[in-house]
This record gives sequence, structure tokens and C-alpha cells, in this order.
Amino acid sequence: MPELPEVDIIRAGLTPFVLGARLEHVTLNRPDLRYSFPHSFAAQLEGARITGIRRRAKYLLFALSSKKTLISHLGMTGNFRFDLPDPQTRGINHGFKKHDHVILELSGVNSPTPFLIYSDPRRFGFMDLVDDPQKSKYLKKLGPEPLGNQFNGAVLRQRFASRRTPVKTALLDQNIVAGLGNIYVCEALYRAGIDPRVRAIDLVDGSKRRSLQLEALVGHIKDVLGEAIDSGGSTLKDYKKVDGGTGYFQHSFKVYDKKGQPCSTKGCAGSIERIAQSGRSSFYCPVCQT
DNA sequence: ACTTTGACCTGTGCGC
DNA sequence: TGCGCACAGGTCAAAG
Repeated sequence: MPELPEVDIIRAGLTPFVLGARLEHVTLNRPDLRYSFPHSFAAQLEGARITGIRRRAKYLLFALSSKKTLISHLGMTGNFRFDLPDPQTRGINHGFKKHDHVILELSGVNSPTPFLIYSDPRRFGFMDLVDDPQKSKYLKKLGPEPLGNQFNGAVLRQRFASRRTPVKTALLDQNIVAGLGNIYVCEALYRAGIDPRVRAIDLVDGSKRRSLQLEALVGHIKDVLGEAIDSGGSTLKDYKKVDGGTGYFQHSFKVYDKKGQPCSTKGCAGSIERIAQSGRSSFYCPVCQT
């Protein structure tokens, strides 16, 4: 579900409500999500205060007064919201909903309710508790943040130089650049006029035109992510902001999920096609993405 | 080191 | 209305 913009909106939405809050009680409604929760997970969290929330790639990092960091990945359908238990359904998930797997009971801040709920129907998300997030297996190999100065044409050229895989696939590889997902890769490639099937290495070793495309691609990635954040992210189905509102960037999609629709590039007579690449859908205009 | 494939889950929408 | 299938914002382990 959530790519970098959505995770960043969630981070921003949580911050005023959980910064400084104390984790009074933690309830796990099942022993695992994608992976098992770490040993004594709830007990280790209880009593700690949340001293900061950051985002790295698609991960949320909750810094705790215990000096541990709670790492949360939302997978495809993970979400946080504030809610109260429903007395009518006390039998299931302690009064919360079917896929409400983690209940964080907070105190000491002015949050909408004391209960911060992590919900995740498909359970592709996971949580971990670590001493040093930089060293964690999940974060240590990640590529640069696409919105940072560490991500630029020279860096992308270097990272593409050994990759014979399609540029679409390469951009989804979090070890090349961290935070892009299927939507924003499709949209950025469209803006850059690059066919998603072009091999990454060919943007490096190919023609002058290919080099210019790679250089432009960097700017389009930054632009599309920035615009999506400004629009509150993209809501397809599960994604909601912490306050329950939806994002709006889905209304700005040019190609994602637009199969059969006319290309919106001025003067282009093409229509959007859908192809499968490494098991995911790619949407693109075969006329103006070459 | 790189590439490809399948696996992990549940829900929804479609064609019949 | 029900059934079966395809597909969905992601990532990782395994195998070549």
C-alpha cells in the first residue's frame, strides 16, 4: 500500500499525538504479522515514552526513552489509527476490529483517543524492536532517500551501471533507491518519457538521449513524490491518514491503473497499456515512453 | 553480485 | 446468488 509519500504522511499525522506519549499497555491480538513479534515485545515497550518518529524508506521508526527503536513496516495494507474499543464486540480483538493486530495504549498526550491501533488485513507488514536501526537487517542495505541530496544523477548512474534488469524493476529495488513503489515508479517513468522495459544499464551506457533521460528521471522522481506528499498521498483502498481522511494524489495519476485510457500528453495519440514486469503491473504510454 | 521466481495473506471485483 | 480467477501501495528467501 504505502509508498514513501503515504508513510511520510502517516509519520507527520502521528507526530503531534504520540511525541512524548508513554506506552501504558501493549496488546498483541496475534503472535505474528509477516514475522513473529520479537521476544517480550509488549513487555519491552510498556513504560517507555516515544521520543521521536522518523521515516526511512517505507519504514516508520519510533525512538523510545528505553533507547530502543520500534521499527514498523506497513506492507501493502498496514495502517495506524486512533480508536476506542467497541463494547459490543468485546469477544474479538479486545473490542477492536477484525484485522486490528496491535493495540498501543498511550498516556500523557492529547491524542484523539488513548488507543493507537495498527491494522493490517494482509499482514505483509511487520514490527521489530532494535538497539540501532542503522544496523538492522532491514535498513542497513537500503539505497539513498530519493528526496535527499544523496540521490542525484551521478549516484543513480553508478547504481544502474551493473543492472541489466528493466529500469522499472531497478527503481522498485529498495537497495538502489529507497521508498519508491509501483505507483510512483510508473508515474515517474511516464513523466521522464522512458519505456519501463528499457534496461537500467542502457540509461548509463546508451546514447546521449538515454543519459539525458536518466538525468531527467531523477528530477521527475523527486517531483512526483513531493507532489504526492503535498496531496496527502494516494488512497486506493486501504490507505488512510491517521485522522481517517484520504489522500488526493490518486486524482493526479497519469498512467497508474489507467489501462486503455488515452495518454494525457498533449498531442499524443497513444493509449495506456498494462504489462507485467517481475510480477507487478506496469502502466505506460507506448507512444511517448520510449 | 545480479536476476528471476515463488511465497507470504486477505479482500474485492469481474465474468460466467 | 455463487464460484473461480485475477489482481492489489511490498519484500524476501531460494535457486540459477
